[in-house]
Amino acid sequence: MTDRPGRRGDGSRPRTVTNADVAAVAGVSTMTVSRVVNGTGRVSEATRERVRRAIEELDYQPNQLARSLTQGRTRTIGIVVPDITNPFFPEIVRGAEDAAWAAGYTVALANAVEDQARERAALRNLAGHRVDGVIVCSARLPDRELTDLLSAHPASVLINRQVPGGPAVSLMVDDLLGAHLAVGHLLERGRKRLALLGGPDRSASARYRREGFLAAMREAGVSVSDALLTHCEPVEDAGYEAASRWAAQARAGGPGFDGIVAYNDLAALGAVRALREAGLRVPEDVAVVGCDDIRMASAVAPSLTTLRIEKYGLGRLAVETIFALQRGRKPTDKTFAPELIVRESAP
Amino acid sequence: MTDRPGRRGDGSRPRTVTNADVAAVAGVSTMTVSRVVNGTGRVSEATRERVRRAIEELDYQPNQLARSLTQGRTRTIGIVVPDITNPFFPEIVRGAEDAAWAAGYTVALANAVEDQARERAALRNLAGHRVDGVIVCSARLPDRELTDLLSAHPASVLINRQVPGGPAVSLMVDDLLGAHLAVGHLLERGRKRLALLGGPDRSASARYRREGFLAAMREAGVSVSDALLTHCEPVEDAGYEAASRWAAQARAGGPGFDGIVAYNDLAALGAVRALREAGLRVPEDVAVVGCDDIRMASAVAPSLTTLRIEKYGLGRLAVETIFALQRGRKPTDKTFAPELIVRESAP
DNA sequence: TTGTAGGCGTTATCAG
DNA sequence: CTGATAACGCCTACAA
Repeated sequence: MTDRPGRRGDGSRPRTVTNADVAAVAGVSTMTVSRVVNGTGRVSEATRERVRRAIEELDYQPNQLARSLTQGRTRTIGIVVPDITNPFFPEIVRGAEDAAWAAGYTVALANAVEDQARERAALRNLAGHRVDGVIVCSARLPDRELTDLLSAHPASVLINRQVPGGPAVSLMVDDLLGAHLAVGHLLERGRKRLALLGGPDRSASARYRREGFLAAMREAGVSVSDALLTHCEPVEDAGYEAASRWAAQARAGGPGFDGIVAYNDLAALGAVRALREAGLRVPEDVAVVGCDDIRMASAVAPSLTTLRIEKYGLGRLAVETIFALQRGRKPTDKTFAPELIVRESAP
Repeated sequence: MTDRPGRRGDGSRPRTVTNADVAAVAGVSTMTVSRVVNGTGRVSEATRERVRRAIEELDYQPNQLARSLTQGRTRTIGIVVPDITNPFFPEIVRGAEDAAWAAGYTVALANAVEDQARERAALRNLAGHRVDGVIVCSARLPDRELTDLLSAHPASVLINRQVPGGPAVSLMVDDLLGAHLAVGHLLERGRKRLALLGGPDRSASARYRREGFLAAMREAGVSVSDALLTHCEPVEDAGYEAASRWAAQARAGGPGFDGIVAYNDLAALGAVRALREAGLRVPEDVAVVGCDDIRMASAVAPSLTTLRIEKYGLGRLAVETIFALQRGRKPTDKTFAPELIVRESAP
């Protein structure tokens, strides 16, 4: 085979094959190449075949950048998560990616690392890349800023966050209901001294769940000890530390507890570990309820009673909502009911 | 304020603000805007300020597509993983993203969903987007195809896979050593009848670990029962099923076992659950060794003895290797030694 | 210090 | 059915 455009003898970056290279080899214009690649317009079977061969021979890859530039759309959807190492989010991403893939779209993932500055930068960056829409999971930015950032995007969906008057469609989990389910279950089983292992205050769902917890307790006429209300980061270690403190506190004559409602399954798992180390049995001495139903929840011992959230489905729906938005529809916000899954940690 | 380009009265997609809009408002040429945005060339303080105000007023976001098109680089690195819901990979992604972020780069994630067709499509797609480099984790495609696909990229790094003569730099984990460590530990503690819960055959590391397992057993002069060698998908359920079969087999008079070496921690956790349900105690009756040291490994009961792999560091190094490649260096392949972390499941 | 011309790779539009 | 031509938004190179 002889030299072709794109061939390089030095160690330099390969000149990428273009439209024009293919056109030259096939003996047609670039427009014809474009038509063949995109299946638009009418091209005779003969030339179509010539072009096809040229494409194959040169291993031509259309430049999506140029294509997006002229078409004004990227067929890419951005998705921002607070922390991809939190097992809650990969499931959402997976759902979104499957739906996007089916429609010929690509997903660009940005990890905000639980950091507002990076969340902001991610949103700006995605706007710079002209993604056709963004999905933001558990956004940590304040309403005002989020609204500004989102309005730079042609379509946006928020998961687990609502911004009144903002441009985004919200897909919510009913956290108040979730908290009621958890508290109700524990009280029903005779637990009375409940502790709340709440999430970080910057998380909207953490605030709702706390509110729901307090409301449910109030409605049941059960008092809550301030010493048994805490915030923690949504990670295993933080749950461990908080529960360790409670156990030590109880040993030192502080308020005892026989049930924990945790912000998420990671925190719940940490709490279980702490309790075990403190010599408390789960669920005999303390029952624990998590949230999210991550895969691990059913795999560990004791398996975790938790609130199931349809993570994969949320991801899919978020992408479908972006598509609806593109078609000019304005889907309404939706709220999903979590489902209490009773397992060993709080039977 | 009067009508500006970009203003829309209908409900149509907003015309995005361009270079030229800013130039018009600031009363300069587009070049001056470009210079201010990029901090290149000299611009008088006065005009710089005017341009800045115009940018702010219009909320101008440079179009990265156009920029990439002229500059010939995207400042984006692609990363392909077999399954983002496997907790091994988010840590790598996180490491890669942190390193990329620090250098002003963006990461584009593609999930191959353990599917060769999608891995192929992802690689092609990233090439179409002209990413400056790709990182492929645990590639499942055959050597030949992988080589072709990777050579379409200006720089590429493979994690956990080596392709002789291919264009990519490989970052390897010493799976043979890992298998030896696991087997050695179990034998040392008096376990003799070891089972191998191997990974899928399309995974290179699964093949190495299997090989290492067999070699270590041979070297120790311990025989291996074929009935105690199996493959499974790298997920919890598959580990559960395989171990259940072994337990049933043993009860029915088949070969007994007192140790399991698992392909990864997920499979190991599944095995532990199966053993427990079959009435076998871990570690008293059967010791279990996992691999990866995912976060859960230390959080569950019994905590998992496993081989630690520096996931985050691998991700970081992969990105740094891409950068080195860009600078024209040719870094050599590197191999990392896994570290045996002894915990409760195989003390 | 600032501006003009040209091109990056592709597609829309309009002629032939 | 096919091809010229003009964008898309930005930047490199060269002038002024």
